[in-house]
Amino acid sequence: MSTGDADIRARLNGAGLRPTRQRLGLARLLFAGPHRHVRAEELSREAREAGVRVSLATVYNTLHRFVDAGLLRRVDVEPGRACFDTNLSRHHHFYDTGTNELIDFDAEDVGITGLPEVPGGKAVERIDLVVRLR
Amino acid sequence: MSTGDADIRARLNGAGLRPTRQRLGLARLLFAGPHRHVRAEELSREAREAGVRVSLATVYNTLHRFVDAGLLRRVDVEPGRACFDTNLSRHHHFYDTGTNELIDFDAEDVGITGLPEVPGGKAVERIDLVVRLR
DNA sequence: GCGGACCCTGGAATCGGTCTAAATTGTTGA
DNA sequence: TCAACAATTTAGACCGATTCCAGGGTCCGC
Repeated sequence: MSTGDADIRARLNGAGLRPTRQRLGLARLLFAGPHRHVRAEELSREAREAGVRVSLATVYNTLHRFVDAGLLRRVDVEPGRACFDTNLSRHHHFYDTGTNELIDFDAEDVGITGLPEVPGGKAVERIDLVVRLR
Repeated sequence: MSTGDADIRARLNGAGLRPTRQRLGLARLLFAGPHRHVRAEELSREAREAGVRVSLATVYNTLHRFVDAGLLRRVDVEPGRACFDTNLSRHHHFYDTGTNELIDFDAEDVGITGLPEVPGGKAVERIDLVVRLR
């Protein structure tokens, strides 16, 4: 599991991102341990609790950089707020409308048939499947 | 097509919503003509242009009431703003990430297989499929 | 027509997120 | 090594979308 400090540095470097104190701290929180779904405000709080001094603006900044660099994936299911997913493998989500909780499931076994032709010469970027639970 | 005035009144009544001037005006804009995707700010502008005097707060209020009453469906694909869909039939969406445009397609022909078991005794409320285009 | 419940309203407040300009820090080449 | 420059961080102002609030208006049954 690439959660070691050297691994994280390497990952940042590989993505062309300078390994600053803030990025290292946030990356540690994000990538140490199992996959997770996290929002900016929440990560900011965790950083504070972990003694990583980092402004909220930088948390947003970093999350976006990580998404651009392919280290994170953004999930939009909840209105009005973005969620970031450390799971980069092909997968979909259960979404509990009561608790706002997201649960991943592997996309490998899922088959989707009968999709209509894509309109107007566009290319499919991704297919998002959200199974809403209540 | 239920776009007549009497139809609209009946629909509001059937949903337990008082047919106020504002609701009638907004419902007319929403339900006359083909299905559409609309945001609050946009509907507010249309109302103004159509001579329907209604505050922005009421537009939001009304949209939510309509969703609760099953007259509208809310679509969450764009971060930071809600979109309301007058198409209530089973369908999914193409989402053009460039233009933010939504295009419906019928869910009847679409088959989804291999979904995992639903966690923790929850019930499936709906399955949302979003084909992201670029 | 009367009264009370339901609605509407403007304006303030909130919320998640972005922008800005100045200060700091990482990196590079002599 | 160190100066110099570019990338990054920061506090705080700002933003658009949405909700809240308290006062006044409207609809409906009687």
